[in-house]
Amino acid sequence: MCGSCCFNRVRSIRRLAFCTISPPSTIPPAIGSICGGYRRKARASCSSCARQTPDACEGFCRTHPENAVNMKEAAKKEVQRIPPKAADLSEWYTQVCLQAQLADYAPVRGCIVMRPYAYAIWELITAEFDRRFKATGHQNAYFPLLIPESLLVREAEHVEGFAPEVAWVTEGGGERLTERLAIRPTSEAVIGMMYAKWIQSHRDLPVLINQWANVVRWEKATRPFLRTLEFLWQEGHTAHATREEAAAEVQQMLEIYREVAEDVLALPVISGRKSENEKFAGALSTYAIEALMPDGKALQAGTSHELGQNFARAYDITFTDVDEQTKHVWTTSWGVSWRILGGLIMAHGDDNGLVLPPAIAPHQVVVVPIPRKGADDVLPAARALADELRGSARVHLDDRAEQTAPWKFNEWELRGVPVRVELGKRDVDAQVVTIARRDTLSRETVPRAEAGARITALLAEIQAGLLARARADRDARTIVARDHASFLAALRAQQGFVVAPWCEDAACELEIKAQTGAVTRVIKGGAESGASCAFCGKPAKVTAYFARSY
RNA sequence: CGGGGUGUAGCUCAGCUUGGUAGAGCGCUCGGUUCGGGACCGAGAGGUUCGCAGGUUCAAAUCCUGUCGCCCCGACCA
Repeated sequence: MCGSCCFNRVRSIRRLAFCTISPPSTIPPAIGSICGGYRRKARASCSSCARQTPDACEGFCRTHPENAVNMKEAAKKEVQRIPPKAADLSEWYTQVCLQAQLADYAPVRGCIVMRPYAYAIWELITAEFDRRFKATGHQNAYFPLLIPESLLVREAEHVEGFAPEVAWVTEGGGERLTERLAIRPTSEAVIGMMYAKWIQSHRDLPVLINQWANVVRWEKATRPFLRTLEFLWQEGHTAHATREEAAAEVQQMLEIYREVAEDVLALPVISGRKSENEKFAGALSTYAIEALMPDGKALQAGTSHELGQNFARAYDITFTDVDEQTKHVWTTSWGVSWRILGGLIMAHGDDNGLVLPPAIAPHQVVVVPIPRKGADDVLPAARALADELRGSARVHLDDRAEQTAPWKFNEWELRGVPVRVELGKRDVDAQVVTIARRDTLSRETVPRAEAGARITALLAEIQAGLLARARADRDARTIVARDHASFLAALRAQQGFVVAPWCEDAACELEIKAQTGAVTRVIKGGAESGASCAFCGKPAKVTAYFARSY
C-alpha cells in the first residue's frame, strides 16, 4: 500500500509489469528507473500481452513517488496487526484472541477452538473455582449432553426462555429418532429428573453437585469467548429442604464468584439481584456479578439462581420432611462460563496485546536469553536462572534459536506474560538481571542474587495493581443519577454504569432500553426513602445499576 | 432477523473496471551470518487454477445468473 494514498501501490506495480515487446506507452520510462528492490518473478506475465516480463522494478506508488514506500518496510509494519485498543475495541479484541493464540475460528460458524494457551489459563481459573466449590461441600458429577424433548419442556417458563436457541438432534445411527433430543443449553432438566430419582427423605438433602461441561446455545451473533454457539462452563445444581437454605446457597456461590473474579482475575465486579426482565428463565430470582468493559458495556460474568420450587414441581422432586409431610425441594443453580476469560482479556489488555494477572498466567515469568557471538555463558546462565525461579513461580525459558531476542519481547508482551527477565552478556558480566513488567511496561535492573525475591514481590504487586487499576477505572466510569435529565444523559453517554433510584417496573425498564439501549444490570438493595424513579418518576423501590451489555 | 463486508498460496492481500490461462509481502524449508525492541544474505518449496454450480466466449480469477460460507455492526442471550 502506498504510504501516502493507501491505495495505488499495487496498481502502480502492475502498471510497471510490462515486457519490452509491448512497452507501456502510458508509463514514463523514468518510473522504471526509480524502482529497485521489488522483484517480479521471472514467470510474471506482461499486463498487455502475457509474455514474460524481463524487467524488475520496485513497488513505488506512481502518484506519490516522493513518498515511495519500500514494500518490505510496509510489510514489516503489518506484523503488528492489532489496532490501538481505544480506537476499535472490537477489532482489538478479535486480533488479540487470534494473535495471542488464545482462540481460532472453527469450521462451524460461531464455534471456536480454545487453543492450548487459553486452555492453560482456563485450567488455572477452573482450579480456583473448583477448589472453592469443594471447600463448600460440593461434589463434581457429569450429566449427559442430550436431553429428550419431553423432559426439557416440563418447565414452561424455562422452555420458553431457551426455545429459540436450542439445537436438536433428530437422527442417530442413520435413523430418524422417534423423539428429538436437545443438546443441552443448560442442565436443569436432566439434573432435576435425576434428583427426583435420588431424593426421598430430608436425610438425602442437601444435594450439592457441580458439573464442568459444554453447552450449546444457537446464538445469532457470536464472538470468541464472549458469545459462542458452544461454550465451556460450570453449572452447580443444588437441592435443599428449605427456602432459606437455598437462598443462603445462592448468596454463598455468588460471593465465591465475586471473590474469584476480583482476587484471582483482578476483575472488579458489582454483584446483586437481576430485574424481572433479566432473570433466568424459570427462576424465582437471579443474582449476578457484572464487570464493566472499556467500551462502557457491562459483562455478566457469573449468575446464581434461586429456582424456588419451580423445577421441583416440574420434575417432581419431593422428599418426606421430618414432620412426615411430602414436600417439594428448593433448588438453586449457578454458573460461570469461559466468557469470563473474554472479560479478562478486555479488562486488562493494552495496545501491545494481552495482559494477564499472575494468578492465572500460564507463564508468570519468561526468561529470554540475549545471545551474543562469543558469549557462551549467557544461555547456561539463563537456564540456571530459570531453574532457580521455578521454585517459586511458573517459569518459561525461551531459548529458541530461530527467533531474535527483540522478537521474543514482542511476542511475550502480546501474550500477556506478567514478568519478563532479560539476560544478556551485559547482565551476566555485571551479575544482574533485567526485569520488565507487563502491566506498566517498565524495566528495572536488580542484582542476580536478589532476582527471585524481587520477582515474587513483583508478581504480587502486579496482581494487586491490575485490580486497583481496573477498579479505579470502573469507579471513574460509574455515575450516580437522580433525576430524569441526568439519568438519560448519563446513559446516552455510554461511559459505564449509571446508578439510579428505580421503580422496579418491568415496563419502565423496557422503555429505558428502547430509548437508550441500556438495561438494569443489577439491583443493589433498596432506594433512599422518598426517592423517585430516575426515569419515570414513580416512587423508587430500589437502587439499580444500568448499562448497555454484552 | 435486518444492514454492511468478504471469499485467490499457511497468513494479509493484489489482479477483475478494459477476458488471454497465477502474483507480492510475510510465513515455511535448506545453508550461512546474527540477536539489548519484531535481523540479514543466498537458494528453494508452495495454488488439485482463484468458495461452489451453471451460463456467455475461441478463451473466464476477471463478464452474467444462482448458491454457500465466513467476518463485522445493530434487535435477543452466559
